[in-house]
Amino acid sequence: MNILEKISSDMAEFSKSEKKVAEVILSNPQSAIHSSIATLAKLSNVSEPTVNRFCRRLDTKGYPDFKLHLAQSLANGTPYVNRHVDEFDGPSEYTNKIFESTMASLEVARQSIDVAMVNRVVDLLTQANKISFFGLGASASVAHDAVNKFFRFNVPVIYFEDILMQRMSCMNSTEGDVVIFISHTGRTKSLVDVAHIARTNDATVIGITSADTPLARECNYVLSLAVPEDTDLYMPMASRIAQLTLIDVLATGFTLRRGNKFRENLKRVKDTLRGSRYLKSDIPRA
Amino acid sequence: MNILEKISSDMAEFSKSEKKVAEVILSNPQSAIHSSIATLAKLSNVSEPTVNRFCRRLDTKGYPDFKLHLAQSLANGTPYVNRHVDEFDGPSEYTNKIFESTMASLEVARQSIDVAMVNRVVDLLTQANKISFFGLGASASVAHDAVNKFFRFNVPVIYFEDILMQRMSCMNSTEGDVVIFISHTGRTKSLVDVAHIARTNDATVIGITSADTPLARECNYVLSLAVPEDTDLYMPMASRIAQLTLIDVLATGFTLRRGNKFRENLKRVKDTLRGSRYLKSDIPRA
DNA sequence: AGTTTTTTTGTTAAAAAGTTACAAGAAATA
DNA sequence: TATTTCTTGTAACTTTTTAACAAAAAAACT
Repeated sequence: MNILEKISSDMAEFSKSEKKVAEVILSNPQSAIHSSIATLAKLSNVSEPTVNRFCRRLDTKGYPDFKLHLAQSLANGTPYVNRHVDEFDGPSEYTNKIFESTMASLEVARQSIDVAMVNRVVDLLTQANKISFFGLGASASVAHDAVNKFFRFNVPVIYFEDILMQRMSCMNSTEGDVVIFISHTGRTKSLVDVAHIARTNDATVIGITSADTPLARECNYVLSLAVPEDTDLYMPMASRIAQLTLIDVLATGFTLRRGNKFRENLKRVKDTLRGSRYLKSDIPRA
Repeated sequence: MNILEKISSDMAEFSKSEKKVAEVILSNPQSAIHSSIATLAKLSNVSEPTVNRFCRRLDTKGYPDFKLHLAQSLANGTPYVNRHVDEFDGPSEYTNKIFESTMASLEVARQSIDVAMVNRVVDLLTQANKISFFGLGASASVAHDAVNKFFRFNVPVIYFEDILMQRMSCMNSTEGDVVIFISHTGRTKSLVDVAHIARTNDATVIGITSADTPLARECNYVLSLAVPEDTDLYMPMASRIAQLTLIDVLATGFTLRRGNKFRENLKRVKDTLRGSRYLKSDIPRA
């Protein structure tokens, strides 16, 4: 863990004097790494050995080692810290905060992914007769995106936004079909129902959702993503970005598994699209 | 510049003994940051002052300062480097690579954003009579997502996937309407046409696209995103993630601008959704 | 409340680490 | 070869950090 975060989270365990040191460091970590133990002690109004003890409490070998850790945390800088937007933020603050917290969530998500499960799901996808993607609300656009990707692979993909159509589609599913349900909460009633239908029809049911939820329990396979909950009022919905990235991963695994000939085909699809575009050399319109 | 790179690039300027030090450090930078100047000198078969001089030559204040720089370089190491997937990657490699390169693109995108323009666009959005989001292909799902977000704000939002419907919608647009076009390439012919129609109807035309493209030229305002091009065969389409995050930013700016009363309303919408969900306390289905 | 124990903190002194000054040695130039 | 310049190491010195101990404060117990 980042040592700055550790200082914050361990604050309760510090003694009175150690807290003083912690506060001075947190208030200006950048300057701390350029101070000697003596100046830092003076700034914090404590003795030098107290600073040293403070460092040891954070599982470092001593003051110099602590500075090293601190320097590394600062090098990684802000990105990994999940800062929340507040009412008084101006455009540049909220822009940066949202980008940063999105990156932070991606990092958390990355660490939580079960690679073996990714591999298994890719397996299932390559062997599927047809693949369906279903989601509701915010997750609908994720499903939409997934279809878009897999459509290029020239495999039968199905996608409906309408819950009734989803239902009907699942009723007609059979063994060999793969149905992927996307939901951050994993608690959307109607989606859970549809998943149940798919499963009773012997389709392979895969969930991209949080672990231990009603939806997860309906699935044969679960790709769970640990993402900080979107409790924020100013909802950046980072979970959705993590889901999209996970789908990128699945799509990539898919193409890799299919091998060379398949990738040539993929390139052809891309080239076809080119015809519908203005080339860079085209004369700009007035 | 990263100090490790600097060591490599300055190698020519070092003296014989300094080169010895450089090589020892490059061969195992991680261990170097935990060594004292004495051990490093011994390892390099030079005297301690030589190591010190080596540090100064790299524009650091001395050995401890050098270690700090080194530590930071090592911390920056892998995280945000854009690594590309290749044919021989296993699941854990491609999973990590895709997440990492997505984060890297977000960082690049963040730095490229024109905050003043964000602010202006938020202004326009808050004053719009109705807001439309249009995109095609991969960008359609981004537009889809945008609608989803803005719909919750209880403002009139329009979204069509069908190009003809988009066209008709733009023909009916008037002054006071805001139309947002999303396209990474900015070169999709039919979308550029639709944008042109919107503009001739006095709608405010905003583009989320790359700078200096046909689409950008049709827009009254352009929010450009510099994202490494998705030239990859194993297309992670990072541009799309950056677009989504930018839309999060716009939505956040929107709610912030609307003030307190509006945010309460937003909370109500969220609470309403709760009724369609299984609560955590519900008994799990078999 | 008063005493004992434990924990926290500071003082002093020692050790370790890093730096400066200078001189010896090597390399380059004339 | 002599002279100059540059490189390197030795030894002394300074700074920084750590260890040991004692005083003070807080907590626990009677």
